[in-house]
Amino acid sequence: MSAQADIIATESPKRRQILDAAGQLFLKDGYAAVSMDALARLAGVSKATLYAYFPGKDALFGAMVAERCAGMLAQDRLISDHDAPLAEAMRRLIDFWLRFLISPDVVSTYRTVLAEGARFPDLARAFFEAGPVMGLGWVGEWIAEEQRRGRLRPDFDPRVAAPQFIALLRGELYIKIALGLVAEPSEEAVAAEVDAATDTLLRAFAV
Amino acid sequence: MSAQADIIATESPKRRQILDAAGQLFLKDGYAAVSMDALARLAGVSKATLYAYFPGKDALFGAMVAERCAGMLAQDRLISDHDAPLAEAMRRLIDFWLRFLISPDVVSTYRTVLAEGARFPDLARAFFEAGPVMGLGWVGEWIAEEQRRGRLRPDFDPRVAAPQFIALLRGELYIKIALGLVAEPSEEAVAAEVDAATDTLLRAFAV
DNA sequence: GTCTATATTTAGATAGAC
DNA sequence: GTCTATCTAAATATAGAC
Repeated sequence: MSAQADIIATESPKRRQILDAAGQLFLKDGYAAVSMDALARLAGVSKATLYAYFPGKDALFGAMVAERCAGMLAQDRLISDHDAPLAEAMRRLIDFWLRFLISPDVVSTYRTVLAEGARFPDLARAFFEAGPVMGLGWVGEWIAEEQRRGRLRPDFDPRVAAPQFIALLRGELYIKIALGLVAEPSEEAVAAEVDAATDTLLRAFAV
Repeated sequence: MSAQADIIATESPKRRQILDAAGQLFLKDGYAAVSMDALARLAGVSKATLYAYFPGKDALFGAMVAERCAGMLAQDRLISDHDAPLAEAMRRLIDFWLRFLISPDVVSTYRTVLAEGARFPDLARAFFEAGPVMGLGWVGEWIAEEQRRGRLRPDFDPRVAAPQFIALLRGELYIKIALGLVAEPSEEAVAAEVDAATDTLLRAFAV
């Protein structure tokens, strides 16, 4: 991971352009469907320059995804809101995570890693650690804190409940968005999903 | 859909071989990474024969996925078990759906459709109708029946709860499998996931 | 209907000038 | 470091013999 960080830290304008182009194209069309020509064109550099920065297509794809993973790790704007009433605090937590999960960048990254995970196992692992594991840890901490405050039932393991919190968000709306059937969901649809999930979680986990 | 059914119904040995090969390769490697040469080789036919049955790669891919969708529709071994005690009946329902969702074929199909959904929108729509919509309908009926029997709370809409039932199964285990980090989960892991989901659902929805 | 052999395009990757 | 021009391999698709 430190090696990846080093790679990411090594910045230069051309490198930035290339990685941005890679993000746009790979996340939209998938790995195999994107040509190095198209990447060079969108990045505004020649193919030779592209190969000067990255040994090949694999490495460029890997660097792009690694950067997205690091970006997720940096998303530490953790909802650690415990002052509002439980229902409201939980609603905010759910709202934050649903909007995060359905944001175009996150959906695209998830879709791409899922599609190429079999051929890039290291990448799938890195994504898993930087995304789900990290997010579930945060939610688990939030739950544990609420248990300590006596607002959530004490008789369950936060590490079991956290995945359920997040999983509940992957309902019909999420699948539609992931499949590309819905480009941008209406505010009402998102709010309805948040409300439904919050209600169910409160009934299942509140004291 | 009737047109698709006709296409699928038109059977012949070579056609079967080709579709089987397409299933194996496309679901494993994705659309773009599979060559018509590889397909012809695995199917045991020449490339010309392949093009005699399908106008091109797109059509072959579409036919393969359409067939999988039809297969999901045929999976009507619906759990309509309401005689056992509620906890046990629900456990069986959850168990059936989790094992279905993490079965290799279903995971591969989901992954592939997700990856290519942007470039094959009709396909994504067909998958959505044949898979999620159909499954959620069945679960919704099960819930409604339990409400009528007075074993589940009457104060929620089955169409809202059904996606939550299924969503709860998409926890950490599911993501690991989808990403290819776990090939075959242990029986204990599956059972633990089923138990956890059942407990939560009972607390949230049982009277 | 099915095959072998091939046409044509495009992919990833590089050589050499500046 | 960066570009233009090019190499080589592999892709989709097809022609023509049987």
